[in-house]
Amino acid sequence: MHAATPMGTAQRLNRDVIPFRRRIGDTPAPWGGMGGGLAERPRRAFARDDEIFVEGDSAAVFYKLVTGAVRTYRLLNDGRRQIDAFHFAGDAFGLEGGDRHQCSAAAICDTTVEVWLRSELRTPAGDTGCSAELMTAMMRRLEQAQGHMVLLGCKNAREKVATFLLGIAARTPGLGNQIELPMMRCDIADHLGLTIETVSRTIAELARDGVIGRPGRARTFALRDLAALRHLSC
Amino acid sequence: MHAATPMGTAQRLNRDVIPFRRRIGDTPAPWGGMGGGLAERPRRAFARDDEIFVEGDSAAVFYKLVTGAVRTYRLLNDGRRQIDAFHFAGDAFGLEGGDRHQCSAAAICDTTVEVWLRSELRTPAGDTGCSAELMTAMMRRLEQAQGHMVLLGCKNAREKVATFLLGIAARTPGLGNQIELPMMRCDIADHLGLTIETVSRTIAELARDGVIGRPGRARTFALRDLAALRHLSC
DNA sequence: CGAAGCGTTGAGGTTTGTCAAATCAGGTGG
DNA sequence: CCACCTGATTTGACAAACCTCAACGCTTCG
Repeated sequence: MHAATPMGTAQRLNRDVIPFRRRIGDTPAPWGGMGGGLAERPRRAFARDDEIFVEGDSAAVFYKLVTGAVRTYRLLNDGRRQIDAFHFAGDAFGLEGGDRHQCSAAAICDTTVEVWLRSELRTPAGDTGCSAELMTAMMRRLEQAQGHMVLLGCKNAREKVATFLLGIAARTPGLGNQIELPMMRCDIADHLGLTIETVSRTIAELARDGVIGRPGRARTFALRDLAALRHLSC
Repeated sequence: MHAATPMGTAQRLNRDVIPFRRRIGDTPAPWGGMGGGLAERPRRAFARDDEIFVEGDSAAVFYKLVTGAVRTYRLLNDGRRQIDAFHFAGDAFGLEGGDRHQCSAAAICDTTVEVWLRSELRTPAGDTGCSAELMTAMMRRLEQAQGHMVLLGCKNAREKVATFLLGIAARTPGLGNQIELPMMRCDIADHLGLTIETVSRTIAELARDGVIGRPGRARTFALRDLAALRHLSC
């Protein structure tokens, strides 16, 4: 990206823009007559690249990821995209303070989510406050957002990628120090404010330096030198 | 910034690092025996570059800006800085979900703040929830943070500066389309993920193109071509 | 007046982006 | 099972944006 010096120049994107919004279900169907049981939640399944919600949609429900992975992102008019976060099993996403979603969400791979009603989180004592869970979720997002602003504003490509890999390692299972990324290079690029080529080259560079290992597959990494990675991630 | 290819290289910063943390008052004194009057709040004054709080400080109180301007920011170990937001008269800042500040705050110029106790915002009904005010404040910050991530990750220098100027114009009084910035170039640079030189050059470029005017002082701008600015800011 | 701090400008270098092509992996059909 | 096709990833050559270093001008203040 970053090409528009004269005022209306096309920007190169890290991905092809999908011509139409692909939606699986517009509003999740209310699950008839369930007796408020806390254990059993309705679930929905999404295929890769399915949109779960888009900016401006009602935020009456939110989601808890059961299996798979999700990206949440915002778009500029010309298609440039900033992925603000990736979500993995156990993470809640789409929980908003207001009644509309501030960003869009899409499945990165085949994904199952649990559907929650935001109204269930409301504190029963009057309508003036909000639940502790909602507050905690907002806090976590804000903290994450602040960290990501530091990454985007201060770090170079090597530091960005190192930070990213450590972040993923901390949040996904993986055997030993091995991690398996569900997302493509263009998702990583749009998350880190880089291009796919720079992501690819930086990964190659880290591997060349022995900081990470690459056992075959493009999306599998072994974090070889954790100290170096931590140092890079500041 | 962006120089460290070998693993431990110095980074050039947009400012001199202040040798010691300058603090005016460590913990604001509890204002003795005030009868919970809502109209009269205790105030504190800060001089330029005074730190109001730092990352990790107790967040038992927060602030409402009366006059002046404040920056909130996070630092990396080597001194690189990301200013996540500027605050102006009327803005609340330092309001955290948790009990510790996630970032630091400093006065940009002579500044007066109103001191609020966060506990006053607690919803009376039990301790499980939180007040609507707190929630609203968190939401606003999150929304702002998301917008800023788009700026940092997707926009080029020209777009960043245009977005910045429009944002300031929308949030400060200013006569007509004229704005008066309280902050130095290095604050702007650390907010936009640029260097001071690039900020300076980009401003000069916008002025050369007639998009903005510069009536004398370095921190005064006339927003001449709002359409162009809006277009640039996407 | 001299010093210091802020802002601007210029020259040149580095990082990252762009474009293009090659390679690789996975899926499909024969 | 293999050939083929498609999409993802990697790599190379080159260009552009932005950064770095350095010098200079302006303003303020002692």
